[in-house]
Amino acid sequence: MNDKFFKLPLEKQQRIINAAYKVFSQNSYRKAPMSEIADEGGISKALLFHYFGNKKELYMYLWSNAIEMTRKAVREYNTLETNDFFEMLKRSLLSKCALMRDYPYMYAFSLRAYYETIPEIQEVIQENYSDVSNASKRIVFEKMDLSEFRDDMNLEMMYDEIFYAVDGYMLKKYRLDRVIPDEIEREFLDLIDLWKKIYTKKGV
Amino acid sequence: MNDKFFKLPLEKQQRIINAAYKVFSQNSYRKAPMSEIADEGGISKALLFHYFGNKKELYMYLWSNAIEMTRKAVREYNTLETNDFFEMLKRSLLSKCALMRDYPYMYAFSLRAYYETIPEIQEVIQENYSDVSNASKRIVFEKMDLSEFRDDMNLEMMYDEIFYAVDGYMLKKYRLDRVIPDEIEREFLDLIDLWKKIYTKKGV
DNA sequence: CTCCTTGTTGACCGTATCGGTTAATATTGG
DNA sequence: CCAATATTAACCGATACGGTCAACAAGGAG
Repeated sequence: MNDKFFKLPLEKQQRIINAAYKVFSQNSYRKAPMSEIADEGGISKALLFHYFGNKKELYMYLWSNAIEMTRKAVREYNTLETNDFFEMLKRSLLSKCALMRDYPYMYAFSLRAYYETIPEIQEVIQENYSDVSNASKRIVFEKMDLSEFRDDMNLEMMYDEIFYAVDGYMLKKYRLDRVIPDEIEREFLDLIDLWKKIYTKKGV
Repeated sequence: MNDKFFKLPLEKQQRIINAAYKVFSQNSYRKAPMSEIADEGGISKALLFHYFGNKKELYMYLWSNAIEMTRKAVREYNTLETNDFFEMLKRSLLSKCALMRDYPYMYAFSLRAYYETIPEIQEVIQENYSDVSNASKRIVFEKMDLSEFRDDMNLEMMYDEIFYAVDGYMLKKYRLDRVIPDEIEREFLDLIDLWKKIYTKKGV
């Protein structure tokens, strides 16, 4: 990877990266064409290769950038510095939206990357998705205050159900090509209110 | 399309069709290779063309078959012959699982087909997804008995949340390549119990 | 204006893949 | 053993792909 890329105006960097996230999120690694990324990013294919060397290097950069940005966003929103489950959820989803403003297709890219099967990519993505999501589930369960929930509730099932819904919601948004962070943020907040109402004792 | 296809043993027919559903659900129409379908279906590419003429014809057959099978399953499970929302939901999901036993990738295929953007396909798929899903939502709301729900509940939001979760759940199963109807059926029933508990007055 | 550096690209290359065809080979049934 | 049918390997032309390179544009320094 060529360091000159980072000397580009930030806006141009992001335009290129987002083009790559988009194309890699809509196609499998093997079938994602570099030429399409270049076109979508508004530069020539030759220049794209000039910056990133080859396809795999570009993919690796996208992956590590996704990791780094996600970690940063989670940290900035103090996601884990509360015991209230719904507050954690809220911060987590808001951080996701913030990220979406700069990189609309990063979430879809990560989701797809986790399940990429060809060995060339799997060696880049050491972690497997189940491990990551189970790990964060465990962390949340260690932290969270259990007293606010209804007594007859299977909390692990609640957790899974909520994240199924989040994924299903995002899937719809991506499919409709309606990745509008403000709208998504608003609807996330409404969903959290709903969940708070149905899953807790007080129901407020 | 060649009628000789239907004279094949049913098992072989299904193997070929499922191979096609699988490949078309994992790739966009344009990038789904006929050769891969043939390999996955255990026949030669030439024979595949012999039966279906060309790629578009195969796709059209898959689409109309999906429509027909879905309608049949919904009918067979008397999905709309009850006023109880959760009973309707249960029948709908059970019919989905029954279908999945014969055609594991049909659901994923339909979902993808609805959002296919290239005109060659859009003319085949007249209906657009939002129309279809809104139509079935309206039908359900006309039929269902509202008295069983908590009074403080926004029912439309509940409806959306539930179907987000169903889609998110299925997405995970497909991504993990764990399309096991028995398992999915079991977990669907558990989810329905959960929803009944949290969304209704009695909560049972 | 010239010269040099830097950024950028169109055109090109070899290869792989794709949709579709065909001539030939299996297989089946009488 | 033969004829009809089922099935395929091999092929074809077109295109798409990853990657390269020589040339061009732009901008500043002298």
